[in-house]
Order: sequence, then structure tokens, then C-alpha cells
Amino acid sequence: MKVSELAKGAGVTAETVRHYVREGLLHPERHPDNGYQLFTQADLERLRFIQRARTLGFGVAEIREILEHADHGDSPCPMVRDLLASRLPQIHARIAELQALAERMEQALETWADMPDGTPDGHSLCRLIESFPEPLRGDAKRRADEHAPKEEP
Amino acid sequence: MKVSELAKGAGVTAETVRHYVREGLLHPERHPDNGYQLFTQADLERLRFIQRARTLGFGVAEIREILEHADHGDSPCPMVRDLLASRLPQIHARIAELQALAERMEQALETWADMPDGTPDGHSLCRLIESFPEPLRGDAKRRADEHAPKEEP
DNA sequence: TAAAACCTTTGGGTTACCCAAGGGTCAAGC
DNA sequence: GCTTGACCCTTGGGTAACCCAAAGGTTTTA
Repeated sequence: MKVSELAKGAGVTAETVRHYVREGLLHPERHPDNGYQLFTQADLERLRFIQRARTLGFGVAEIREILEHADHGDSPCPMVRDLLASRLPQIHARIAELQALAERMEQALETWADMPDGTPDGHSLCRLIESFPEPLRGDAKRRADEHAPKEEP
Repeated sequence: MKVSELAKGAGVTAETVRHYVREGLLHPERHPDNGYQLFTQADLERLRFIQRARTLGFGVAEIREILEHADHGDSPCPMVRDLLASRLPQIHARIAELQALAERMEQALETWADMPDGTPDGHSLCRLIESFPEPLRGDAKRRADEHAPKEEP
């Protein structure tokens, strides 16, 4: 299989496949004459595995580790479980964050529904935002998902 | 005020302030002798405005537009409302996505709780993931938040 | 046989910052 | 007057997971 064929088979772009090759998730052979990348049926399964892992929230680097373990004959399952278990609370935190954000936005739209627009004077850039509470500053920040499947702009 | 003083006043790092200057959100004067950036009290308010806007989900480029409108004497409020209203459904979509992700993860951990780890054979890289349904492929993708407030690694 | 379709690599862009390096500046103490 | 430490400056590179354009070779097809 060539790049595009493999890509089509898994429902991703050829660029994504090349990206995974660059990142060491796939190791295609090369056609000796033209240098094209040659993939096997096993690579297709491997790519689908990668996709499933991505939808489960794994990052590319993590998937590479998992695959390397497996390629060496070690079971990556305990690692997978650990990764999943450790990421889960972060996902929940991220959800809570976004829900709070959505609430702030909804509350804003509601509050502003009957507010005049008012060209800003020297003190007021935009009452729509200025009427909002300042974010807590200096407190602990959090980092979470950043591991969602690919999407288009 | 110098960079760090302004930063402290708003609870951000000096780097963040310099970033906003580079991005054109803040326009400090320069001390003629040493080239230091000089901020006013108004800049501090402006920075706090930026922070609030960020927590409401606005991106830096959008905030720059808002501020430019305001600097030109136009009311940015209608724009702000539009941005908010158009982004809100995306946030909800993103939340739903993450919730689905969390559910998949929880279900995975549950399912695998009493599964043997099993060193992978040629066909099975990791049953823990392979036992999962393939992601829908070829369907429309979505893009959502990517606008959460800063966080630390 | 020539154009269409696909392959290759290289390098740059996206987001909102963080960080290190190399070097100038400033306030304070000795 | 000088050293020290705390700041300041700019430049350039890194982050995650790709996307995209360019320049040029290959294969397929009409």
C-alpha cells in the first residue's frame, strides 16, 4: 500500500500518515526503485489502533511508547491502564472548567441582553466584559486534555 | 510601571506581558534613556480586561480586535456578543466530546479490570485498546475551545 | 506521449505562551 | 567607586498534532 491508500483505509489524511511515520509510530519499507513508502495490512491495523488510542485520549508520544513495548514483546497493558487512570481526573477537571466557561458565557449573554452597548469612554472599554468578576489571580492553574482527536479549522 | 510591576498587578508573568506587547494588545511607552517599557495605570486596567476576556473564552487575536475597535472609539460590544454567541455551541460540543471520552475511559478501565494483560501476539497489540470500537472515520470533525485560560505544565 | 494524479522532502504556520542565552541597567551596600 | 543581585532588553527555540505550499520525481491514464 502507498501512503494515500493506507490513509484512506483508516480515514485520515496522507499528511497524518506521514506525520506518524516521522514520529516513529509506523515503520514502512521503501520501494527500492522510487523511494515510495510501502505499507502492509498490519500497518493498516496498526494505524487503526493508533486512531482508537487517540480517541481514548492518548498522545502521540505515549502511543509510540506503547507500540515500542509491544514491538519488543512486552505487554503494554499495565502502562495503558496507568495512563488512562492518571489522565481521567484531568479530563474531568477540564470538563468542569469548560462548563464553568460556558456558564460564564451564558450568564454574560443574559446579563447583557438588556444592557446598552455604549461607546466606551476612557474608563470603560466594554461594559460587557468589564462587568465581569476578575479572574482569580495567583492561584494554582491546571492542565488537562489537549489530547482530543484531530479536527479541522 | 515596569513590566514586572504590571505583571504582578494582574497576576501574570512578565513573559505574558511581553507577549501581549508583541501581539499588539498593549502599547507601552519607552523610557528614552534605557528603552524599558513604561506602563500606566490604564495599562493595568487594560491587562485586567484582557484577563477577563480570556476567561470568557476569547483568543488573543480577538481581544486585539476588540481593543482596536475600542481604541478607535467604536463600541466593540456587538462584536463581543456575536463572538460569544457563536463560540458557545462549540464549547458545548467540546464538553460533550470530553464527556464521551471520559466515559470511554471509564468503561475501558471497568472492562479491563478483570482481563488478563496478555503479552501481545502478532495480531493483538493490546487488547485493552483493540477491544474498543473504531472511531467513526470520514465523518465531519469539529473544532471547539482551544481558548481556555493559561495553565501551567 | 503528455497531462493528471500521486509520490518525495523541506520548511513554515497554527495557539498562547515559557524558557534560556547574552548583554545592558539599576539600586544598594561597602 | 565598585560589586552584587535583581531587573530589563531582544532573539531564537520549544510545546502538540498536525496542515499546507513549493519544487521536483513517478506512475497512471487517456
